[in-house]
Amino acid sequence: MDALELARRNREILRAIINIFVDTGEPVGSRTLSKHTDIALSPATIRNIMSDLADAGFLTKPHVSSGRLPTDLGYRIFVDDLMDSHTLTSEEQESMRLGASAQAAQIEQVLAQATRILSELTNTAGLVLLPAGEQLHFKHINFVKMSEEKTLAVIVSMSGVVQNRVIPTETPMSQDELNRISNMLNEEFSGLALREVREKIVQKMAHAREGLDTLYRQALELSKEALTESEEAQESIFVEGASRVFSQPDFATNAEKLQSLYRTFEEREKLVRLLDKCLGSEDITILIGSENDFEEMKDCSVVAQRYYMDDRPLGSIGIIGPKRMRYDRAVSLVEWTADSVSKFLSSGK
Amino acid sequence: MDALELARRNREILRAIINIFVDTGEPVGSRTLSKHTDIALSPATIRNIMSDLADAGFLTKPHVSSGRLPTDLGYRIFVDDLMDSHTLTSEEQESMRLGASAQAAQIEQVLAQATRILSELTNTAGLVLLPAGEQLHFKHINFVKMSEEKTLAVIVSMSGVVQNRVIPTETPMSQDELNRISNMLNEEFSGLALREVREKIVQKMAHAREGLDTLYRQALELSKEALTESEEAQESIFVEGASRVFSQPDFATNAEKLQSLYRTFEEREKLVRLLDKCLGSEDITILIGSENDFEEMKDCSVVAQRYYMDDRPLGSIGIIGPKRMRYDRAVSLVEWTADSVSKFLSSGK
DNA sequence: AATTAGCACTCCATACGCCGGAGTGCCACA
DNA sequence: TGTGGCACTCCGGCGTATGGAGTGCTAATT
Repeated sequence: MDALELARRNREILRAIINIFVDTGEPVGSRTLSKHTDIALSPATIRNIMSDLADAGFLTKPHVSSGRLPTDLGYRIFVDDLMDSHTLTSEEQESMRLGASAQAAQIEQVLAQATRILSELTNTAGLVLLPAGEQLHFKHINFVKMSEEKTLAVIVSMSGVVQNRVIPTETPMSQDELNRISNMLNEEFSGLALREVREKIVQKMAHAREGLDTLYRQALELSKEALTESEEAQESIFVEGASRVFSQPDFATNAEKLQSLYRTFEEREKLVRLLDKCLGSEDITILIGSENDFEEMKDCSVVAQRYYMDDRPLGSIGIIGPKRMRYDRAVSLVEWTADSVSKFLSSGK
Repeated sequence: MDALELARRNREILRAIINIFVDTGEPVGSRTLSKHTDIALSPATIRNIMSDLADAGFLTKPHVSSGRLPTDLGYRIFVDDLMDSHTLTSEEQESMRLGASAQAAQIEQVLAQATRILSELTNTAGLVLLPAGEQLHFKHINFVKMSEEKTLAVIVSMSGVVQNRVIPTETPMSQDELNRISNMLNEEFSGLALREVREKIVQKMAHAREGLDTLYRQALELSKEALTESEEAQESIFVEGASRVFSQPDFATNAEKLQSLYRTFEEREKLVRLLDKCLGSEDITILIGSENDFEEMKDCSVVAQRYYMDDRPLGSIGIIGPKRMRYDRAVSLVEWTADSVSKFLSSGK
């Protein structure tokens, strides 16, 4: 038998083992494999092959006399080379019909809804990273006088995201003056990226130290403050259905691991970092087990994808589930969701 | 021995049992009680008294030959009559110093911070119900034209809460018109409760069907839409440190109960209802075990208290923890927190 | 040379029985 | 009315036995 055929057979067996393991959660033995698949080989032969696959680092066993299960590397090979692409049923596609009820929904609500549906369909935790600082484009700013020392700035971006922050003010201004400042800024900066707006403001302040309208100077000062990224504001992420992960049999038994998993989901900071990583790539991102750098999530996998508004990437949407998951379905559903969201947000609709 | 003395002694024993049980989590036996307390009675006598207390419904035992632990009713008596009031250490008081760093913080941030600290100090889940519809007073409204069919309304309340919603518009208006509408409304309704504003608008629309400035009519129409409570917007609650509850030994063992508890914390809707109930009472509210009406939370207790801005109740803040908790500390800390928040929000600062 | 049957061995999971400890309830006695 | 004594119950930990699933290796077979 030639080497090519041999390789094909080995891959077939690896694929079968992973499929069965994902299905049952039990380590797969050679007998099971020869019975429940159409591989026409005796258990003994299969054992030899499994041994080879284990040597190559694709399989392990929990203890010496038990069946095999995939390593992270095994899953990786599977996802990259062995996996059939899953086609969604029309009901699945249908259920992702976004914002049909509330046509004039806000972007956050649309994203939250998409994430909730994604979580339901995959039975994992759904996540979405909201557009933050760098992705946002200036639409409208508005200042409200809260007291002599406090001014509230409300910034609306083109995508419909509303941010607000309080600015301490040393020279008090009337609401009327604030309104005029708002108007000024709105005319001048409409459509620019927030970062650009900030840069322009700093530029102007440096250039013309003197000889400027006082009001204009104050406008610049205020808006610089308003546009300065506050560090905490970064944590713009929604999580839906985290309990679905906790109730997976892979975790529900191990109280130890559960604990740290809750905390991770509660802090959210690491989740942000994971989704942030996915923002960097155009393709769908799959992180299997220890491929994400967080020890407490080494039994979880992440599948996430960017979403767009008019070809501009805004954020990413995806899932976190147990490592033992239906990757084919997950990939299809995440792609479909990101697609649906992007279409909804883009001008076509 | 007279009946009074007898009653006193029984109460003393009930108190001791609860204190020990809260401490150890183990059912308390008669020997433990006669040894580790200054009650000068033999175990046999104590057994008789315990039996009486059990008959009265204050104690139970998990199985026939085990020590006793308090029922919900037992805890209730304890909280109402037997509990010493706990005095906070000065460090505890100190740690609730709010917004020291960011003087110009937003109300949400202050509440979130207070809740986080409360959660840390009590080692339970901290909750805060944010000011919603009925509690809010009109400060400022602003309309932003998002597209021909969509207008974004941003409403700022006196307390600094910012709400925004998207309104579908049939007759398109320019941003300039929208600005004029904003100005109109801001002058006319400043300081009124949102509910009052809504009522006045409806009134005006009914009164003067004809003969009004078109712009003014549109203003009324828009703002009516903007002020109409959207049902989902109710879910204004922050939860901090829910994982602390899950890791309590009372739950960590029982995977069954944990599941439904996660889900409850994730849905939040029931938590809102609990805190909402606390809004109705001026005093601190304590709900022990099944006293809250949710089956899945029958092993949890709620301690919550209203907070105020200038003597006007805005929302409530509190904790959810295991039924077996230090109620004296919880009460003191929740009261102290609600107080601190109220002081911070009120004009005195 | 590749495949297969057979066999010894390993390890897990479950069940079973045993036993000590903690605690109760009750009775008789002070 | 309070207390000591005693029989009884139940939990939980521990060691042992046992069957089942699965492996690895060797020798036989194709």
